[in-house]
Amino acid sequence: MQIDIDLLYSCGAVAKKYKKHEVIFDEGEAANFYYQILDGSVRMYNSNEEGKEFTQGLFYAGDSFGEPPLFINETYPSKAIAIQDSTILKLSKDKFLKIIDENPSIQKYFLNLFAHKIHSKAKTSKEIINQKPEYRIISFLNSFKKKTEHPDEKTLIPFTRQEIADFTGLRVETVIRAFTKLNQSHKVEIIHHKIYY
Amino acid sequence: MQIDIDLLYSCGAVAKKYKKHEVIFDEGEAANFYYQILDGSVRMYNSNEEGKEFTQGLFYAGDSFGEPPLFINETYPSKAIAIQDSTILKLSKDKFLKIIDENPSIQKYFLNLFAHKIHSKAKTSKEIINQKPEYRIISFLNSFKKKTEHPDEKTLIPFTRQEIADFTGLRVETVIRAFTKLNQSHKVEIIHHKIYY
DNA sequence: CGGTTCCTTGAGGATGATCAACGAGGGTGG
DNA sequence: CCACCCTCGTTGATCATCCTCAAGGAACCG
Repeated sequence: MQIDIDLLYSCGAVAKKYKKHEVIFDEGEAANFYYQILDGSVRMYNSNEEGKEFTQGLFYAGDSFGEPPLFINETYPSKAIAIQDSTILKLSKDKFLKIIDENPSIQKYFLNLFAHKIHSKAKTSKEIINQKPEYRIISFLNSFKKKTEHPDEKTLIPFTRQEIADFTGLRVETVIRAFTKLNQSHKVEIIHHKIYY
Repeated sequence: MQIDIDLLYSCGAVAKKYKKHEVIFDEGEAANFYYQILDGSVRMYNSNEEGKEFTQGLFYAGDSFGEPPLFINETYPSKAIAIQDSTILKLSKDKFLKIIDENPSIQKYFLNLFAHKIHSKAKTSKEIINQKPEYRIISFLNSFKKKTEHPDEKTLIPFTRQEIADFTGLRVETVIRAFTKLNQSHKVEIIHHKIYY
């Protein structure tokens, strides 16, 4: 689900193309637009001085992202970049809020979307505390699995170890060592360096 | 702001008293009620096998808590207990959702509330990654300060070191040692064991 | 004053981060 | 088809730091 694309266009939304790695908005910027992905994918993340990163979320075609600050006059808490060449609809904050105001069903949709986000962020912080790298990784894998079509059977995890490190706030080497352990204890399967879970 | 108390009563809400430390709901339970605090205070937190805790949020008179799961058919990601003897209004999920449905202004209120929650949780996870205990603590102090009346002047931090440890996912001793450092570098002031920031 | 609860300190150990080096795979252009 | 490059994966050694455990001190309250 999402806001109807024709409705967005009719309100003045513009499709903008972003190159791979192009910055969509940066941490600390004021929020002036509603973004909805037509095609491609987006990563929201933070990085600190030492180059350590933490991924707040990944978004794909059909998803919107960076909405909460639009409602509360806050700056973006994270940076957003295109992971690949992407096309993204941009709608000004005012128009977006007007759409929300006039469409109860859309308002309700965002209420549910936000409830999901809160729930998943609560789970994330909970897991981060569980220092053990293996726990963090498994819970990341679980949260990913929930979005896939076949959560029961073993699926290929389409992330590099570095990406998983950024998701979990760990270092690559730590992730690798954790995976060899998880492999040994048959919690995951590793075939030709590819991870199945 | 909150849902009008008379409206809640008229929809069948019941005020229930909780003793200090009494459990309001537990992690993994189904969400069946909307809770709004008339008097007292509530802590939402997770704990792991080794007794380590992580505080997801503190709530005071006038606040509601544990709403997101009501919208999305998920269980509670954390446990909620009364910090002190408290009186809390309970309204069944169905009635709550009906109120939301029928009152656009309340729906809007929750949209804003949720946006705030997402924003603050995003900031929290971002800080947790910054391993350094001092960073974590300072950012916790900042988030606390923002809620107080006089964010400019030094105020007494009304938490024990253990509580701050639970908020930040650290151990008491680590918190204590971090505070002595923060004191030495004049980031905080400690007088008679009391923390001012 | 006796009992809690909270705070503090020190020593030792565990573990993830860091640094450095190398291996493996995939794609590209000559 | 091969040489090259670039990204990703892997491993070992060392380091820094937070946790753990243990013990005691300080503040507060009845």
